[in-house]
Amino acid sequence: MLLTKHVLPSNPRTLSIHTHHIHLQQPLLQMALQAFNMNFENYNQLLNECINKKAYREGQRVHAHIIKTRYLPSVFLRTRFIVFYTKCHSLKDAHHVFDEMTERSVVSWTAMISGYSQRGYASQALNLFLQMLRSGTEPNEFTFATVLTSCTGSLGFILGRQIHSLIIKSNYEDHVYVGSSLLDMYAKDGKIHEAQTVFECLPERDVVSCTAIISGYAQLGLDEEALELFRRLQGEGMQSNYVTYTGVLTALSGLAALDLGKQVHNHVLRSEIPSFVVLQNSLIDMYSKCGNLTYSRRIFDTMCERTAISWNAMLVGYSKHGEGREVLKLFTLMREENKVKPDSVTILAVLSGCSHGGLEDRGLNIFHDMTSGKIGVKPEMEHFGCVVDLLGRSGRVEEAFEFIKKMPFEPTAAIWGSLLGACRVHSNVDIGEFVGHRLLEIEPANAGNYVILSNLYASAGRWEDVRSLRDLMLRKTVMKEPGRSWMELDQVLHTFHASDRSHPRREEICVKVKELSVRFKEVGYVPDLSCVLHDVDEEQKEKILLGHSEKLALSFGLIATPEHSPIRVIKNLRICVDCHNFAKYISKVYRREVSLRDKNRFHRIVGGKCSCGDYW
DNA sequence: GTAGGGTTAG
Repeated sequence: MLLTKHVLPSNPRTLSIHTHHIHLQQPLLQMALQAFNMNFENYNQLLNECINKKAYREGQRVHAHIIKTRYLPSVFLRTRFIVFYTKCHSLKDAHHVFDEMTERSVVSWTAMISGYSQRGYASQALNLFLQMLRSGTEPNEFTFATVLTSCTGSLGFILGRQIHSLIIKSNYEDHVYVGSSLLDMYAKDGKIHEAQTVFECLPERDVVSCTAIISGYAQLGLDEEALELFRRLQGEGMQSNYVTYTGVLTALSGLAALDLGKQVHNHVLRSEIPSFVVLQNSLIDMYSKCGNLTYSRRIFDTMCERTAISWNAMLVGYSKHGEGREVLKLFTLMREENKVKPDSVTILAVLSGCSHGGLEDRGLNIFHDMTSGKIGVKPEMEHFGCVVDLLGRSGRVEEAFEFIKKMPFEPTAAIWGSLLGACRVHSNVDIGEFVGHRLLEIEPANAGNYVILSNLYASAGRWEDVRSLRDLMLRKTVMKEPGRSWMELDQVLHTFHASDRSHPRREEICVKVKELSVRFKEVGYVPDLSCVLHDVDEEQKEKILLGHSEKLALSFGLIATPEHSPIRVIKNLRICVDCHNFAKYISKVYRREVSLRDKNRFHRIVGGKCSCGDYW
């Protein structure tokens, strides 16, 4: 009783001072509700406490009290309940309150739309928005900023464009919250020019709008543009926060710009940016994609809190570097720690880690555990793809083919592509031919498929088929994403395209590539002409091969870096067989460690041997 | 009272 006297005020007006005691102790809350003649102010104060502390049960009691006492809550109070239930992740309760409202304000609509969009229910959010328009309620800047975050997917983007014109009509286009939401939507739809235009037209900019446009470029893989924009905006006085750096790190990961990445890391450490998990995850990924797993692991080990993404980023790192044993060790640790549950990406990383690391049986066992429900993640298409990879790598090409036929999904191009790769490595022309042509039907415009099938025919001496394949490719007017390789030297990126003659040291590089070719031929290098599908004579083919961007970058590395130091090269596509071979000769003849990152993985080549075991 | 940007995989 003493405590009750102390906590419960005698005058309802002073309730607010004591609410933090009350809501923590339910019996006292109950007493408070009974003791007072509750009015709007009291209810609102209690509810505010419940919203701030996300106190679901306590809020429910307040709600129940309102119903019991037949108190008639205002639109304002009902809207606060929508917000409260949304914060407590109970959309059902929120929607119930919303449904029971006979009168709704723009705020009630917006709060409900926001609830759905925050929980990822995009279509429900959009539906509600349309209902709102039909009801004659005018959206405000809050509504627009919210609803645009739910404009994803093909249908969402179409609606998003229409909402854009509505925004112009209602004069909200100058609003910085609406603007950042809008430009983000365009960027996510791949319409970076529209995003840029929205950004340029904003009368004022802040951290969020700047971050949105930088991240927009980075997420589309326009890494150099993202970096350039970041530098420009920084020069114009933009403030950065941890989200900005996350976006910049995404761009640097793509570019494998280790020195620049370290610079950002140092800056983050020096400034007083708290160590947010998201930023640390980005750092793990950046170091791993820049080839430095030791740094990634150091960050991972010192994190106070880890999410599934932290584990996944680290696992993917080991996987891409072919460190299968580390993948399994870390996965075991994750399961032993039992703080974070593995998700579908985790298993994807583990399976592809086993594949890249040559641990086929271990990978197949894990897939088996997955299908028998021991892991708690249901197998998806990508996991099936990993199994095809695992079987193919261990030479069980027929088994992989049978596995595909029995899959519960229609095989995707990626799955056939994986099997085609296996057929090339294990010279299985029969299955390879079937798979190759199946793949050309699904993906007639992917030049990579023609090249691998050509490699396969060439290995079997079927030159006539190589020729007809080339003709087929010409007829289909295959557009190939231009191959590009680059390397970082003293914080500057040197980029090369095929047969590129734009580099300031092009003469030297050209001479070097030819010199290397001659020298390597003396010790056994034979150019793999089946990597070239142009209709030219053999001499020309060899010339084209020597012009491949990886060879230019590797040769530049030999010239521009000190003797015996490692050469780091990045390629935007998968490396071709001939260039892979060429890199092996560089590592052997010049005693250089070559680290080559292609679209799929890292190739660490030492003394003529590659960590990929010639399977990629 | 309601609002915008972020990390792994493909």
